[in-house]
Amino acid sequence: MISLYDTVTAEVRPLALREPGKVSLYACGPTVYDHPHLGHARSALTYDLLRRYLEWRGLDVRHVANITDIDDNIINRARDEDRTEGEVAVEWEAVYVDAMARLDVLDPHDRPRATEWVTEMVDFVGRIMDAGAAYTTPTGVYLRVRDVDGYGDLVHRDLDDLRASAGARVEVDEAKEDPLDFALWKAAKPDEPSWPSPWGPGRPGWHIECVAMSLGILGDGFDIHGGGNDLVFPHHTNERAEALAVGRPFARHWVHNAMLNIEGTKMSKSLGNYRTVVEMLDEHPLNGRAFRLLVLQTHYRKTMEVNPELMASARAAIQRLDALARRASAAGIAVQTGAAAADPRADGGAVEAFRAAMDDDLGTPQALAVVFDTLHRANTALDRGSTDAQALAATVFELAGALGVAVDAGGRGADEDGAIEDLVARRQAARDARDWGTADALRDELSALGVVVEDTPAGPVWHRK
RNA sequence: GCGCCGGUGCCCGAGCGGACCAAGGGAACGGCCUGCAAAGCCGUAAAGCCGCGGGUUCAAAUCCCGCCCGGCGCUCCA
Repeated sequence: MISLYDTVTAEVRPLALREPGKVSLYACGPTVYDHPHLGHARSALTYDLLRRYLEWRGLDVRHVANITDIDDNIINRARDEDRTEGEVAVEWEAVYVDAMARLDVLDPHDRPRATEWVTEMVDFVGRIMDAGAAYTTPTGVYLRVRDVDGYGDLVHRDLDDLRASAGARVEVDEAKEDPLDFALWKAAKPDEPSWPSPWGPGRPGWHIECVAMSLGILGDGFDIHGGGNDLVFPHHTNERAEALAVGRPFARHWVHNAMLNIEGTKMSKSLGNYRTVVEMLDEHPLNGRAFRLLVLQTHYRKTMEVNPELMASARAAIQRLDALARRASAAGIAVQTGAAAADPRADGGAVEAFRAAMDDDLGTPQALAVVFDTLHRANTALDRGSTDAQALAATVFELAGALGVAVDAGGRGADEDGAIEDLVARRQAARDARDWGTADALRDELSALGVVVEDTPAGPVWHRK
């Protein structure tokens, strides 16, 4: 049985699916107007992991991740660069999608764009108006928060409490009936993109796109809604209120991942202390996998720290995985990662421990401990020439694959590989002739090319540093 | 101010009432293996006891109370 922490009930509880065997997952995607940073990557990785694990457990998952391609930030950026909002959004969406691919984040089944759902949003706002839970002002259409029962359930605060701190950071709009009321539809301002509506031209308000798209694609009472915990209020709280205002059951389960800190404080656009995903990825070929490992090493609900030292240690761990893959394949054991179906050769005890850890609110740190523990056992078995080696190594690859961590048995195929193979062969010939001087010189040559040679009982194997 | 989440070894990070397991990763040190390496294996480094002070209990890193410190949220930030 799979359990997950639910923000509404504030406890880890069994995942109660709308339909047995099927999971509908809506994860909040980015607003595309700039480079995605490491925090976006953590978030995407969290839901990619959830999706992969549910699938590994045999569930049929429908994963939706939106792209918000119209909002203040995009408008501002377009204005600054003297081009259209659409151009800005298209550019940054492409950067985002590409960066996620490099992180081995699986493409969601649907990646809806807000601007393609405006009709549905207008329709939704209309229904909220019909229900009497919204009103218009000169600046737009507002949801009357006190008409929504349990408005603050996600943040665990009641209306008075929320009101007391409303305006703590931003001044309130006098035209609203209540400071907590929020915009469903924003009346058009000059020079801003707008769409027609019964309340005049304007654009979508508080993430009404997420409601329209999640309910539109996944249907009422879909299973899981996820996002960064900075979205709990007001973003998700308002989204939820929009659905509740018209009596439509919303997400059954709310999952929120914690933030990512750099030097102890939240990495964010506004603080300017962020590092972009592309930058991190370009720094080292192993970084994509290393960052995923780093994310997995911290539980998703705990703030994680990132710095160069931690990236280096994660890379070292990835290299241990790859080293096992090289040893295994040199020993004639097939390396298959990311196998969807359980590998029949896998070690039962380890798989069971892994599953128990993951079933309990995605216990990736412990799950990873199982993987590395098994890796150690596999190496020992390999040293002893034990027949257990095959099962243990297969288990490591299978479980790493379930977490989306790719394992690389070595570099073959590229153009210059022929030359490398040649050097490796010449070195081996020199070794056979006990000409250590020549052998070492050749090894230095390879090293200069960024290639490491390892001598195994089955002959030399090499890989890139 | 209000709400939420944390404070565990050199670093990261599990554990959330009971077994000598305070996991796992990284770093360090010694040894084995190796022509030498790399990879791997074996072992070690006193975690003076898990932020501080009380309490509950036969038993607490794990529960309760207070305090200190850090992080996040309180209108458009994953």
